Amino acid sequence: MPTTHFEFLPTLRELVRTYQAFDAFSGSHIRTLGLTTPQFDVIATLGNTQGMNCRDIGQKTLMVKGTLTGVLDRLEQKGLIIRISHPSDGRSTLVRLSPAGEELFARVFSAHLAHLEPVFALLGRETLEILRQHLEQLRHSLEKQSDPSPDQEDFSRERR
Amino acid sequence: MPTTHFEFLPTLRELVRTYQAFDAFSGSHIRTLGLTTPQFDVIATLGNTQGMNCRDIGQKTLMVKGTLTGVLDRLEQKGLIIRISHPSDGRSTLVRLSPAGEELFARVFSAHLAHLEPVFALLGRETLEILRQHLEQLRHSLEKQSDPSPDQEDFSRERR
DNA sequence: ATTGTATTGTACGCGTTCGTACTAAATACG
DNA sequence: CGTATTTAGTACGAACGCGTACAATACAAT
Repeated sequence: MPTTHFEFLPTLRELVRTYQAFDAFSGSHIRTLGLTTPQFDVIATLGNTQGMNCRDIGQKTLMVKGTLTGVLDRLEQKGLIIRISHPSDGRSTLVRLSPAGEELFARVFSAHLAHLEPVFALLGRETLEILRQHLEQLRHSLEKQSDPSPDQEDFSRERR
Repeated sequence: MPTTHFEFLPTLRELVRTYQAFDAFSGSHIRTLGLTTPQFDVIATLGNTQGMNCRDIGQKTLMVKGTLTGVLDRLEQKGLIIRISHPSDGRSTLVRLSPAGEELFARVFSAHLAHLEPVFALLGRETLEILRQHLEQLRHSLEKQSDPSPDQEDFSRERR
């Protein structure tokens, strides 16, 4: 037996550290705007739309539905979103930004992207593209060997 | 103004998705062993050592000390670790594996790495190294533009 | 020695995250 | 039509994760 040396560990560790560094960097800026990261993600997803149901929001924000319920509760409590019962499907709830939510989106969304932009600009367009491809390769390798989720969130045949 | 098009967004999104895919893959395996991911990280960190204080554990596992207290509480309750008052520093607590913790570590640690290994092996050694370098580059760019944390967790002059 | 400051760990609150179980509505199927 | 399965969303408990505040100890500087 060739005693594998687990040479992937530095890369794995770097993936975790980089993700956390991004989360801290992005999150601390978002917090100054009075939101949490998941709350911002929902606002950003609903911006410039006529609203969507929880399933679609979860797909976009990578949140499971159980998590989403709580996040939407707090956003509703802040008056930033509205929940309407779906006209044609009695199971669905249509979620959309309230006027206050629209105002917040307009004020905050591009400001946050502008805050992130210089960090990524340092890498250069080509490096970013190579990085994206390698990450995608790793993700596909992970998904290939995963048992499919019991309930939802099967992104293997996702379209976008 | 050249209207930046935020070309980094696909890479950013891929970073988040890949991290989550890894977390799901790794976490579901760890859960079958009766542990959570942070609990496994602590066990793995303490394995083959004579114990260390919370500060060092937090540094290794990338956990904030407030989080670590709760994780250690649950590991102590399971009888997997022991907290001893530090002999030379009255502020510190020395944390080490109990015999049951040692036994669990021996049984579980390499098994989990073996579970991860084939996923990363698909990428090949060179790709993994390039990926690690690009992630590190991004992380450094993020840390350069971060305000240093008020309390702890300043890894900018970290030694290991 | 006293004063001030930094470090270590805990306590606490809020928000998130996940798994599981549950209700209600829609759809498939016989 | 009537039943079975699927789908959408919620409810709930346990465990993070982070910021803040705090008590206890160590250390530095005069």
